[in-house]
Amino acid sequence: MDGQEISPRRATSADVARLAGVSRTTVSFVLNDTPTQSISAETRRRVLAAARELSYAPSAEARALSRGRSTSVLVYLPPARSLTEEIGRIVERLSMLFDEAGLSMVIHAWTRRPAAQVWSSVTPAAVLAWDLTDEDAQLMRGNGVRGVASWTGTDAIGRWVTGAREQDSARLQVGRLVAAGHHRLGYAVTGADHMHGASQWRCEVLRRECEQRGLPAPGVIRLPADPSRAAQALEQWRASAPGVTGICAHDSTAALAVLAGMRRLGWRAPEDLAVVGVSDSAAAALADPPLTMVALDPEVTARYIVDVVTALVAGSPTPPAPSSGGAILVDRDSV
Amino acid sequence: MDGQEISPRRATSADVARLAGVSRTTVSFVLNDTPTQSISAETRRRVLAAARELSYAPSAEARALSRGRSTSVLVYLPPARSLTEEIGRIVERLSMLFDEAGLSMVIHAWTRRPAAQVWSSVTPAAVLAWDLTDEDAQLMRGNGVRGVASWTGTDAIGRWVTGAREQDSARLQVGRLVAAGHHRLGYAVTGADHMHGASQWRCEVLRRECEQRGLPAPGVIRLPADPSRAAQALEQWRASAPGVTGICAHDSTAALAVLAGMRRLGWRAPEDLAVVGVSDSAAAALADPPLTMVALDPEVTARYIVDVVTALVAGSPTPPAPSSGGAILVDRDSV
DNA sequence: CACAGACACTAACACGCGTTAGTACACCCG
DNA sequence: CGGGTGTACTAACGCGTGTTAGTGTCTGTG
Repeated sequence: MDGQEISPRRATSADVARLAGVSRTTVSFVLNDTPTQSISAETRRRVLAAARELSYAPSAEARALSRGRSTSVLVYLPPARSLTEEIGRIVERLSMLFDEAGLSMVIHAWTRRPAAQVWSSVTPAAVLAWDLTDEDAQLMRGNGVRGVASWTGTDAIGRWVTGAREQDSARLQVGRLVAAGHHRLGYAVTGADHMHGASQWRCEVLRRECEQRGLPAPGVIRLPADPSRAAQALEQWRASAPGVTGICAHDSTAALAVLAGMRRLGWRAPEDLAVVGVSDSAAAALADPPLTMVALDPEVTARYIVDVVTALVAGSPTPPAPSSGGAILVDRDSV
Repeated sequence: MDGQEISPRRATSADVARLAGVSRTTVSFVLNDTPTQSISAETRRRVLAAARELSYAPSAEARALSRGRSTSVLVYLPPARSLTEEIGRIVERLSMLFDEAGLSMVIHAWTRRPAAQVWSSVTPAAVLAWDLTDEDAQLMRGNGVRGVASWTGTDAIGRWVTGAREQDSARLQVGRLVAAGHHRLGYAVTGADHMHGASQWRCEVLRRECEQRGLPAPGVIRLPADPSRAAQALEQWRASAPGVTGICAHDSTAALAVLAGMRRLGWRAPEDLAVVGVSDSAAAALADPPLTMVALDPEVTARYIVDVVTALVAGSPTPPAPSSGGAILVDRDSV
């Protein structure tokens, strides 16, 4: 299949019209079911037959051009470190929901600098980013991008994600640990994410949750994703924060790092230190001990994001945020 | 930032022309550096200034329409189960490389049925899929899609992936196990992937690799991604295939499942059973014991894919496949 | 029989761009 | 002064759609 034969240029609506013996306008009316126009049954049949015969599909570009607005949504992929299994599932769900909404999802890796370059060469109807400065957002809006939203921003989606969604996770994490008798908590993150975007928010929300329950603010433990170095970091931290018995891990990897470090030190979970992570994964279920995790429903998140974006594109008011963040506690053995 | 003000419709090349006091044609010549046309320094300056002033960006749709070919590449996401950390990195790299090649990557989840629907509503220049039947491929080509390639197909990319790339992994996996004194091997997969696409190929390539070294063909172990059920499967399999001491795991999750099952049975790695996985991940490094893995370089893969696709789109002959699959053995403690 | 109105269809424009053919002007050579 | 050669620019077309305004025919009504 290497020598792909030169494809006869794809069929256009004019080809369909010619084959069906009608005008191009009629073809358009039939295929779009234009309600203001009536078409005889016979003509409709002929047009549909011709379209099928030529396996005609309208050109997305021409359609976008004609209707005046693009149908593509540019989604900036979060930085590699944050590309978790959960995000993968959200992305997958997004692609299907956007498709149902008649939008196509263009994905691009987030590169700090030439961001403007990308969104301007794709001319999307909306942009969904992980992290976005207000200047960037303003610039995009000024250039015809109707919907601009970000995960950690101050727009509708950002507020919900960093609000209800994070709050749900924090409540479940802290609640589970407290129920097991842990009153001094810590917050674990891996790598360079420390104090960046999502991590920053999570930490803040956890602090508030603890405060509300009359617990001391959780200290931050930054762990390398390597067993022996994780052990080292864990030991150092233990010395500086005695009495902490429960850990809220930022994600699956952070939870695994805590477990790996503990193993090296001869500590046992949950006896010596209890762990609850966020964003469930296959690896978490297979850990030793199997990790108790807060699972975030990709469906709820994807649904809300698509609803907001389509509303922005259509110019209608943004829908109310779901009251729940779609978080569920998956109880296993690490607490 | 909710009340997004109505954006003044985005600037067109006509706006730039008006502001610069020249014709639209001249604007196009300046901005595209058309080599057949000479432009006075003064005019060029004025046009560039006007473009900058209006922060003009050409419409991707109009450009594609005018130049006759689309610039979007439709990438079908592999089914959720195969969405590994490694694939994530490849996707990330793809987006950057395609961008450099002037193509934009549209991502869509692979849904068995309405596949045709998607690629026809996006009208991409090329389609890259995980798995693709020859009929689907033929249909797309007949409809103006110039490049059609798939991961497990019989096209250039497919041959390389299922050839050199899989072969490299198999050689490293088997080689490492043999070096440690293991001569009877098994192949572990999780979930429903059993005997589908990539897994099927991997198994076949492993069989050939073993044959070449005079070893018996590896038996297949299918594991659930759950510790106790994995243990059960492992025990049953052990009874039916005694003497096997080395396991080639399909991916990170399969390797973790083997480890989890062994732990439940009180077996130790690598003493009772040695494990080598493919597609390294953070979780593999944090496992107990840390997993020896074959890491596949996303750069090599992404680079070749982009080279092939751009060649197909341009109509030039496809470049030769890289001799190496970009696989490296990451030695840890599970062998 | 004339006229209104529904019906079925089409001509023609707009969308924003790339590009070909062509125009106006200045210059040099015979 | 006529004709050629550049140089710097523009008018106009085509890409494939969606859509508005219009045209012709058939039917029913006063």
